[in-house]
Amino acid sequence: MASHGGQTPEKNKIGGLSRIQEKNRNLILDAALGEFSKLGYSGATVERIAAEAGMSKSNLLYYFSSKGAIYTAALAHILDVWLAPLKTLDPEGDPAQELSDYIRQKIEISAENPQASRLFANEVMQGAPQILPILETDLKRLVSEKSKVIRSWIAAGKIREVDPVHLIFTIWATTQHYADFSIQIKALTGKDLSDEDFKLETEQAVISLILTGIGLAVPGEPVHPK
Amino acid sequence: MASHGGQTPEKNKIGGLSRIQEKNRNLILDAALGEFSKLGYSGATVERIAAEAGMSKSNLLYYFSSKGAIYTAALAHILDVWLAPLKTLDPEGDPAQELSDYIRQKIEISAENPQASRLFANEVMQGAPQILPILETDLKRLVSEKSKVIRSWIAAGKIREVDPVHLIFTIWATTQHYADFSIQIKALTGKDLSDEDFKLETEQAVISLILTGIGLAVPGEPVHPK
DNA sequence: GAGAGATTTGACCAAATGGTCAAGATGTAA
DNA sequence: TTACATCTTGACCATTTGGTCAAATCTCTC
Repeated sequence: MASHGGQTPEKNKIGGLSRIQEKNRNLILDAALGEFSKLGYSGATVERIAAEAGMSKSNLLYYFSSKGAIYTAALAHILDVWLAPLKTLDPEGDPAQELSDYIRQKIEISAENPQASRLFANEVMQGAPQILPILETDLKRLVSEKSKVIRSWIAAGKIREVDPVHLIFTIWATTQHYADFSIQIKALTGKDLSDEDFKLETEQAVISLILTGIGLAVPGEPVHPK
Repeated sequence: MASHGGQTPEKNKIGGLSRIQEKNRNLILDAALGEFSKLGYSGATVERIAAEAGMSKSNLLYYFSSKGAIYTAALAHILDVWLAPLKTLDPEGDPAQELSDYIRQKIEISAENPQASRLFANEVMQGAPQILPILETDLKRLVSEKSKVIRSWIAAGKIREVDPVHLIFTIWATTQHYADFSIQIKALTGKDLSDEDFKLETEQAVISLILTGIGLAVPGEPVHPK
């Protein structure tokens, strides 16, 4: 079926791809992430993505059959990274620690991959034409599962009685906001998550607000301000 | 300069516009809001906007000189509505009441104008090419002012010591999230803000989390769950 | 109801863009 | 080195799309 660079196949391969294919696919996906996140699906052009990836448009279309295929691949490429942190919420752990870690992770990842964040946001805002099935199955299952964890903490009297799903939404909303709206953040504060100090300050503020919101004391903060 | 429907001007006018102009401009702006919010700036086409507004493309371009002009106008059209609620935060009022009202208002407006919410989000995510100046001046001033209000509540010992700006960001993030990511919300919960019950539940959840987060008791909820 | 300006539209155009194709360049197993 | 598959590209094409224009059609004032 697919041999490479000579007669007999079975060499120079990484998961069925030649070195050249591996390299170029990655170049393309990186470039695509940048362009799609900057301008949205329609705003991005195949030519610019190709240029950004350092190759001709024709060559890019040799690796991906269409613009849509690039988009789908770029989205799939980031999706795991994007949804993974929630999986680490450990029912056995200390709620304050677990949730702090989760929020910190989300902010950290948002800060490192603002483009991925925007690509994801864009996709969802347009009705998630590509990933709706994933949201309805994998993500839904994951959220169900983690809601149960949170509910167990409530039942154990470890945190205040809150709706787990809304809690998760709030965490997502807040962390995404700092990445997706970074221009607005910067216009208003002069800084954004790329500033290390501001990132830490943001983590602290969000963690403090949410932990307090669910009835937990925040380490290093007075319990009663009054 | 601009007279209409006859020789002498000075009649049939609303703010310098004839009835027909007034009507058509509104039709166009409504249609534009729908299209731009659905597909982003590049994804929307002048022809579809015109069709949606019930007129020919040529006629639309008689009212707005270019696609960009429509976009700018649509954005300006929603901006006031979008940023207005914050203005109502009253320093004299009760913090719990003021913030509850603000959050409720934001969610209400998001539920009623999800398109406007997405248009705004889209614009900001792409770097706010049109409205950055407004963010840097008007919005910045407004946020400064309201931060002062929040700080005065802190100084008076009425709420916990939190960073006012991060508090505002959190409220924006959360309320916008439910509108902009409604597809995801629906995929995970089966409902969205267009469902009246879910909207009330969301308002309650967000208000509860945030008020508690800043050290306020929420009306109708036990103070100590343990 | 006549005249003048306002409104509306279809025909048309140039640029941008996604995608095809055949030909040439390159890499690799033998 | 050779033979063959892979890789790369420029030329090319059809479609879409933002925008122009001149010719109608309408509306309003007098």
